[in-house]
Formats: sequence, C-alpha cells, structure tokens
Amino acid sequence: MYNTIPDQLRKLAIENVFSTNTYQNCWRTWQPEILRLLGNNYTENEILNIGDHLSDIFRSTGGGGRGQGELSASGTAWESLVCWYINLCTAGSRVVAVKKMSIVPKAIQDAITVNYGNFACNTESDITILVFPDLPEYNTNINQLNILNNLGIQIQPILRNKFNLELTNHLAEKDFNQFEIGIIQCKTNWNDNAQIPMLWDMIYSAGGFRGRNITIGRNGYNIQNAQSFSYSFVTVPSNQNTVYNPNGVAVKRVTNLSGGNYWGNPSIQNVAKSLKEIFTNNFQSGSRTGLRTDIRAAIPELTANNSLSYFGLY
DNA sequence: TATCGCCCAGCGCTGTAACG
DNA sequence: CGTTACAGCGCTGGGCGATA
Repeated sequence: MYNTIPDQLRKLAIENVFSTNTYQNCWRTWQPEILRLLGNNYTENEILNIGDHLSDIFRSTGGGGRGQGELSASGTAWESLVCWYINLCTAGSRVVAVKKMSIVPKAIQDAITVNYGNFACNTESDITILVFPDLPEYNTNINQLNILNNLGIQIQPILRNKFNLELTNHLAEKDFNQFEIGIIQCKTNWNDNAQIPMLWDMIYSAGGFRGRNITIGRNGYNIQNAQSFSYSFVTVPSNQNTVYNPNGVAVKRVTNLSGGNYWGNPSIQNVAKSLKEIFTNNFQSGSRTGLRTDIRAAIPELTANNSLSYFGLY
C-alpha cells in the first residue's frame, strides 16, 4: 500500500520538506494547531478544510517578526506548508506536489524552462505539480514493476534504500505527453508581487515569443505537448490592514491565471478561493476513485509507524 | 481628502558545487 | 561519502504620487 511510483515520490517530497530547519521549527507550532483543527476521529472533510485555515496556521509562528532571518525563512515556510497540504490531500492518487526541483523528473524540468535568448531563466518553480498518467506503471506496487531503461536493463525501484529517481526520469521521458503539469507560485504577500505570476502566466500561455527568441522548453520537451499545463498562485496573504475586493489590481492580476488563485482562508467570491478548491479545479484526473475516497482511505495510515506517518500527524 | 498602486533596500537561509 | 563555501533568493511596511 502506498508503494506506487507517485506515492514514493510524494514521500521523498515530504521528507525533503521536513529536512529543513525552517520547517522543523515551524512544525513544532503548526503540528499541535493542525491536530487541534482536525479534532478526534476526523474525516476527509477535516483534512480538506485545513485549506481554509492554512493562513492562520502559518501566522501562528513568527508573528510579524521583522528580522531578516524570519523574513527570509517565511517564504520557504509557506511554500513548504502548501506542499505538505497538497500532498496530504492527494495521498494515494497520482497527483504529487514537489518543492525541490531536483527530484522533479528531468523531462518535466526541461518542459517548464523558459529560455530568454540562450539563457535558461525560470528553471525554478516554487512547487511543481505532477499528475502521473493513468497507466499500469503508476498504479502498481513498485516491487512488481519491471521497467527497462533505454539499454534494456531493468531499473531498480529502490537503490541503496532510496527511491531511484532514474525510474521517474525514464518514465517521464517515455510518457511525457500523458503527464499533466502544474506550477504553483507561492508568495506570503499579495499586493505588489501579483505582477510576477501574472507575467509568467502570460509567457507560458503565449508559448514564448519567437520574434524575440523567448521560448519554452528544451531538449524537445514542451508544455504544449504535455496533457495539460496550469499556472496557479497561492498566497497567505501577509499584508496587514488590506481589504481585497474584486476590482483591486492585485486581485485582477491573478484571477485569470490558468490554474487560478488561492489563499489559506475560506473562499471569497471573485477574490480568492480556498486552497482546498485547487483539487477540483486542476487535478481531478489524478484519482481513479475521487479525492475524498482517497483521503478517507489514507487517514488510518497517517498514524505512527504506518505508511503515511511521514506526514507527521501523530 | 481618501484611496489605491507603486517603489524601495537589505541580510540570513538554503541548496549546490567543490573539496578533502 | 561527509564537509565546507558560496551564490542566489525572497519579504516587509511606510512613504509618495496619482486619481476620484
């Protein structure tokens, strides 16, 4: 159970999140807060509804600290919390959120690279969402797989006790056009920064600009050839004393993003949606049985010494 | 006058490359 | 394989100017 390729990559992604000092410090405060929100005998509803409270959870640490340390760390912390939450809600599905770029399959990395002349800029993305194709390779226990590399040699799913990324690299090349790709731009504040996701979304939507030698993708991998591509924005927002209304520039700039704009609060019509809505908006095809069914099945496994205990919810 | 959007500068954390 | 060094990255909140 939870031993498919997507779920192995998910585990790697979450272990990476927990490996940073910033997240470990935050987690000491966040974990009790999250467990309190979940309550006893929680269901898939309580798990999903964490999305309405992510901003409160985030603000429970730091508390307006203006030190450069906290300032710098907060961006990482928000990204990490969003990554944790998305993976929690998608456990058991073929949807995986990855924060660390180097564990994203190479072909996907290539596809989302924007080339400005011969300079590859924006190879980084805050969080990359992968929806693995609905093929046997991605629904089967990795111990029963027999995947051959280009030399005809079987790829070991586990190498030196670690998930072997050669597996995902190879399969993403082979099945590239059946992958769905999502980029999530995380920002703790909203106002001025809304320009950044707006502009990148324009470039991705336009598919580059030939006359100016601005292109997307490299090594033959292009988001146009993937199954789908979406660009989303997720903010806290940390701005104090700011009321967001549907006509504000910051709001207008992100409401038309291909993947939508979200925050860690309950949805407000025409302003921002709760992050919990991102699953029905963008990544529905990543589950055979449906999101809620997957979460329901995952809940017993979140406890100590079970297959999803790496989420730290015990 | 009230509101809104835009601008500014800095320093510690993280990840990666280089090294032993 | 473990350690070190370094380069790149990001968030905040007040003030100013433009507009209604």
